[in-house]
Amino acid sequence: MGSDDRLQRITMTPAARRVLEAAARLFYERGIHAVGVDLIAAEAGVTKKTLYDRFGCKEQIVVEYLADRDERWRAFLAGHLDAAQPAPAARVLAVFDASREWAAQHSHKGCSMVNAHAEISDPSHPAYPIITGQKQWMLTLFTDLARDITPERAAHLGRTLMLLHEGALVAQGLNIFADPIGYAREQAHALLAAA
Amino acid sequence: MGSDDRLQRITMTPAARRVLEAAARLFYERGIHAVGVDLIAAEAGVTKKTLYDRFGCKEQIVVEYLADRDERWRAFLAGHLDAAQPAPAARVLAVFDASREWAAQHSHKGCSMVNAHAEISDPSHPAYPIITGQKQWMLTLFTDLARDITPERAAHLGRTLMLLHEGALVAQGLNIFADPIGYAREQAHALLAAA
DNA sequence: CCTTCACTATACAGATCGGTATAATCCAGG
DNA sequence: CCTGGATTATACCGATCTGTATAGTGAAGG
Repeated sequence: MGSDDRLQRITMTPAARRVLEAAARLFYERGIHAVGVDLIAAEAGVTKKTLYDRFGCKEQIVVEYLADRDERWRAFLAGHLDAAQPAPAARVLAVFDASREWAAQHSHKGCSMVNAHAEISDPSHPAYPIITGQKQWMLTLFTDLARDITPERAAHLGRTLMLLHEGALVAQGLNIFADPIGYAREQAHALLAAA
Repeated sequence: MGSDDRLQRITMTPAARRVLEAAARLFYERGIHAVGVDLIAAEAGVTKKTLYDRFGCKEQIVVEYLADRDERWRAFLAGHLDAAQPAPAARVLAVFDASREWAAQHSHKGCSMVNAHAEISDPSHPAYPIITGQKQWMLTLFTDLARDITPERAAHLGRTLMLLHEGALVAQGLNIFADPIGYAREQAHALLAAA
């Protein structure tokens, strides 16, 4: 599960964990290019020497940041899906519920993958597959869930759910209107009831 | 029309136009913080002296970039709305058609406002109201169009259209599946037919 | 005891960042 | 003709960027 493990895998010492924690917060809050390694090291209470001993280069911190976030989100979502009612429609709604709770906890500025994509243009960047991988995975998830509802229109329903979900994340980040994810959930509910 | 005019208004000499053109391309393609003024000046075929004589500071270039893009998009959309059939549903679909054409022409990497928002966290940044202003304006537009279809549910329908539209822009930028804006258009069509 | 490893502290290198200074050139309008 | 604004060319400033070098501390484990 999770994204490609060959990308991550560095020695996660206590200091490295603090670095990743600080970097994640700063990258998400201020943007990747706007945050320097000196600031990350200072916020983590770690010297630059240690930072570079663990991560090698800034790019690797970015990769770890996104890979870790991806991993955490999938685990978080899996927990919600496991706890959901077995009915297919309920499982779809559980995805929106998970997103809503996740956003309230860690991401008031929209999707970290979408935001990172705005700064990482080069498809050969090692973090690129993490970003697109998560979105592909989400589309597959929605499509798989849709297959249990209207098998003959699973691809279509999956895509519609994906659009609603992504739109809600953007709307949440830009504060377009109140509780967009909750609203998207209701739209998904209506959509599933009609199908 | 357009966004707040007090924000823009610099002397648009030929060199300034070239600077703005180069900056727009580079900012959108590589991100705002990743692009330096030296590169912008070089790509525009202009000295840094000229660049600073026109714009004063980099932040102002960013503001002009977003304000100009916002203005162009609204004009582009207005053209499509004027050319559309007067039927309310047709006008909604014209918005999606405009977005689809716009994306094919200038924005294969998603919405420039959403991308800029990923890099500009500070709400006191002079470019901030341009970003949120365009999104608010789009929501109002969708809601106004929805009012001509189902007046009693205009707010709801407007929000749903907004989510579909934003989701499609993200999906288009991240290449989640083929022609997401065209797909969103069809979903909007089905939604309007049901209402 | 002694090696190993994570870590601190500090200083520095080379490049690039945003922004400025000085001086010269080109050209249109009065 | 001459002035003034737009522009070029070039050199520079201090700050910050990613990344490295050197030297030393503290603790766990064989």
